[in-house]
Amino acid sequence: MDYYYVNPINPNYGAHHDDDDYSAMMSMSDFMISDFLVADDDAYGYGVDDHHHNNQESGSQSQSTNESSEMAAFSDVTTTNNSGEASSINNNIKCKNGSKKEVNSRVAFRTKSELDVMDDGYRWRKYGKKAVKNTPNLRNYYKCSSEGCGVKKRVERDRDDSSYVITTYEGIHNHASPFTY
DNA sequence: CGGATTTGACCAGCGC
DNA sequence: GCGCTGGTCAAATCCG
Repeated sequence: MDYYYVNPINPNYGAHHDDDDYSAMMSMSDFMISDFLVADDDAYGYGVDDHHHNNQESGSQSQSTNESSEMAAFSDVTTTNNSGEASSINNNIKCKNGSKKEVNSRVAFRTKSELDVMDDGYRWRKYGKKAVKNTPNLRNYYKCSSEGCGVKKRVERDRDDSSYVITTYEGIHNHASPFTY
């Protein structure tokens, strides 16, 4: 599965839509998003060989860290737009509509970091770990530890560049971040 | 002692 | 139907 580079500009950076975890994520993370990556609905398709990382660490580095992140946004939603930017971004790109099961919203990004876990402002409880095929690395499963909030995320290292961490968020927080910026 | 993590078992979906 | 694979559960364990 290929990633599609997209305009790195996020017009709504830091905006606070209530039910939009996309913007929530943007606002809670310090680092700059340097590149978006958009995959169509097979989020796990990078078993297919490809050159999915042209690591152009474009000049926009974070001010405090040297992390660079790429963002893959894939909302499997067909028509159920889950509000706002994420879906609109997808509309701009390739959006293989339909067919797959509908997931509320799924956003992934790839971050150059030595830490497996990054503090994104929410509290996560780890509930599983799995070795996935075609990857020497393990995938970790986290759930938002807030009651009634079923947001999940997975964290795994890039298959062939283990200095990158791929974080996939799934779902929408029904509460504010414990830390409000 | 309470909450988080670990880890193997279990389950569901899919392809053959 | 079976086996493979990814995702989740939950009991045991860890750790503050």
